[in-house]
Order: sequence, then C-alpha cells, then structure tokens
Amino acid sequence: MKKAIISKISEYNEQNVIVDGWTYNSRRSGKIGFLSLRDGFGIIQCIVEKQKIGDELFESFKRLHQESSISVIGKVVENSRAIGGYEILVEDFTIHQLTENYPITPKEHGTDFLMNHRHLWLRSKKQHSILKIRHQIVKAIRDFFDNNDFTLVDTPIFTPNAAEGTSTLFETNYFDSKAYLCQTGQLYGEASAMAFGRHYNFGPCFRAEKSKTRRHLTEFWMVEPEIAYADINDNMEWAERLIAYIVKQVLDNRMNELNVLGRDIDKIKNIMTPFPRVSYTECIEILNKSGNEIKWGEDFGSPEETYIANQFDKPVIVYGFPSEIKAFYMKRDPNNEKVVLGMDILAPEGYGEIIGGSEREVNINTLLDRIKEEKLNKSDYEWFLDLRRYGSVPHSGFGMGLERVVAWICGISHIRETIPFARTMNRINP
RNA sequence: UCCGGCAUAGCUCAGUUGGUUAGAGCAAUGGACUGUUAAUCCAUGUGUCCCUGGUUCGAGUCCAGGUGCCGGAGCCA
Repeated sequence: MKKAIISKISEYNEQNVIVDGWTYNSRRSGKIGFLSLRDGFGIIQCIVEKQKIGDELFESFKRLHQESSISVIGKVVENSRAIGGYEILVEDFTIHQLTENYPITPKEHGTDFLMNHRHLWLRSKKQHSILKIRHQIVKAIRDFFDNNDFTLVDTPIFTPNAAEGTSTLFETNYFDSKAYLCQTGQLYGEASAMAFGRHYNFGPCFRAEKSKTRRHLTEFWMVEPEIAYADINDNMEWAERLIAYIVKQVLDNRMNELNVLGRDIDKIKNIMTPFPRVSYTECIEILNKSGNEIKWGEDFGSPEETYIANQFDKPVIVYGFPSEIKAFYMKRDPNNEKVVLGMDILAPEGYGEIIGGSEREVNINTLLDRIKEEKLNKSDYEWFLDLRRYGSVPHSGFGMGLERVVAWICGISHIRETIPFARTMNRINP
C-alpha cells in the first residue's frame, strides 16, 4: 500500500493509503469518531466507525489525545463536509506513542506560555503557516537572485570589527582576543561584487540592541545583494523588483496559508513596480504639514516612519538622507554634499523599514575622512580600502530584513512569530 | 535605559467597600450520542493567590521593595 502525504491526498482519491502523522484533534459522537490527522504537510479528517474497525480498535481510538503519533490506513474519499474536501475512512491504525497532557490545548494561551513551548507551538496551524510562508519567501529571494545571474557568496559570522560602528555588537571570546558576531555582511559583499559582478549573501545577523519592540530580534536573517556598476537608481529598481517578485510568489503558492492567517489579500495583491519614491526632504515637509515638528537633519522615529508609509498603499522608497545620520560607506550626492545616495524602503501598514541600501562611496580619500570622523580603527578597514585601490567602480547594494518582510506579508503583528526560534533581549530559550 | 501595564488551578481568566470554606471555562478522568469542525450534554479532581516585609482582629484584595513578563519610546533590518 502507498504512503501518502496529506497535501497530495487528492491524487489518491478512492484508493487505500497509509498516512503517518499526529492527532491534531479528535471528536466522538457515539459510535463514530472524527480524527483530525496532521502530518506536517496538511491536516485531514479521518472517519473512525466502531462498526467498521471493531470494538478493540475503537477503544484505542478513544485514547488518542492531542499529538499522539499514529499511522492510519484507510480509503481516501471526497466529502464536502470535510475541511479540504477529502477524508479518510479508517480501516486500521497503529500507535507509535500515546501522548498524555499535551501542553497546548485548543484554547487561548498567552504569548509567554506559547514562546516557552515554541518547540511544540510550531505544530499549530497558524505557526505552521507562517513558517511555510517564510520558506516560500526564502525560496523566492534565492530564485530571484539566481535567475538574475547573482552569485551567492557567504560572508563570515565572526568579524574583527564593527561594520557600521553604530549598532551594538555581541562580543565573543576568540581564543586570546575578541571577535564580534556580524551585524551585516555588507563590506564582504563589496569584495565579492568586485569578483562576481552581482553578489548576494543571506544569513543570520546579530545586534545587541536593547530593543523591546514588535520589530526587533537580536538574531535575524538578512539578504544583502551588492552590484558592481550599479548606481542608486539601479539599486532602487533591483529592490522593488525583488519585493514584487516575493509577493507574487507567495500569492501564487501560499494562498492556503495566507487564508489560515486571515490575511487581507487586498492589501498585498497590488504590490507591483514601480514603487513611489519620495525624498527625505519631502518627507520632512509632509511631516511638518501634519503637525510633526521634526527638523531637517533628524532621523525618523518609528511614528514618523509609520506616518510616511501610511501615505501609500505600496512600499515606499525614501531616499536622500542627511549624511550625518547614515553609515560611513554611503556615497555623498555629488549635487548636494549634505545628503547621501541612500534609500530605505518602508513597508505599508506600519511594518516599518524592510530595506536599507545605498550607492557606495568609491573615493578613497572621502572614505578615509569618514572613517576618521566616525572614530573607526583604520587598520581594520585596510582590506576594504584595497577595493578602492584596485579597479574600483560605482556599485550599490542593500539589505533586506527577512523577518520584517515575513511579518508584513503574513500580517503578523509581532516579528517573534516569523522566525522558528526567536532570540530577543529577554529570550534565548528554547 | 526611560514610560505605562500585568502576575490567582496544567492553560485562559473572574474574584465586589479587606471578612472567615477561592470561582468559571478549557484540558484531564468516567459516562451518553453515527456527521463532528475549538462538537454538545452529565459527573469527577485540581491552588506556594509571584517573592519579601509592612498595615490590620482579619490581606488574593491595601502599602513598600524586589523578581518575571507584556506594550511603547530610543536604536535599527
């Protein structure tokens, strides 16, 4: 007999199959039982009739509590009363383990309790859907870059210094000296772009910021393309094409999961290029008109960012930030030395910044000045400066925070549910 | 780090102006029911009321300190 997975159960209509899984829920109405079987690929209703399977097996069925592991043998049939349209008429089943007192019951639970049981919470429908969509997004990102002749080049996690100087780093004991967990792979990405033309790296980043908000993790995943012979406008186009592609892939492949999450599809179905572009200076004007007293030169806070994003129903590209508030490696605008050729993309619905990028500074003297201004250790950057000594070209890149994109597309209010095992200021377990 | 909130059964919560024996739903256990979708109905068990100290004849309830968590700010993807 064939083993079937629930996501492909329609291929086995009117056939007998084996399905390996776990009991998601069970109900009884006298001599007929309804067992929701979960196998990681889907959930299907199994019909257990006492008359059909006999008294002994029916008694074992009664003992199948939530998350008991079983293999079910039965016939697949269409039935409109079953969620998913198919059900299995059980003929036999074998029990691998009878589970007692599974902690997560089909009722409400608090976030702290659920996060303490994250290893089990992953089995729940909603969490399962979020991580399936996360996987689809990761695949879309890789496909997008692979299909556009980018090369994946992994950047190191142990680094000897701060890339941006500003963010807080996790320090580790590296034999007799100190090393830090990477907060970005960007500088290494620039080296790679000069070797491969189009580069991306995709992996975890670490920031020891004491941030307790729904948008922050201490360990999160970031994808960072870096493109040789690309200016800031090329950069914006790559970024918006990437986002549009991701949204389309999720809509095309994960509609079931979006529905489980109750996502309002209207909010994401029109995410197509081009995205609106608005300069930092225009943002200040918009904010001042609305009564916000932010001055030119100040960085946006979270409420300002949300206000700007809410003016549009697509992600919005904000460009031309004051150079003082941005990283040392961003190129100054030749037409206005006060601003840099940097851009952020803000997601709609208050999800905040999902992309930050820029055209990179290529003039070695300007870079040296900026390194001095930021009080960075020049010797740490000698290798990076080599990239400006040997065949330097205009180039650009950006970083996109995976979890924020997942949160936005899923419509999840807190980022901690968008990563399998969240690390925050107050949590490193499980 | 700052501001605000919360902490009572395995879970989610209620608990009156301080009053003697601490409550519900779910989960669990037993039973009824052949089409349930978080099934329903009946029965049964469940407590360091976060910790320490104080006020009081009496504290889950009031006060002080502590701890943990949640939300927001700053910072950022």
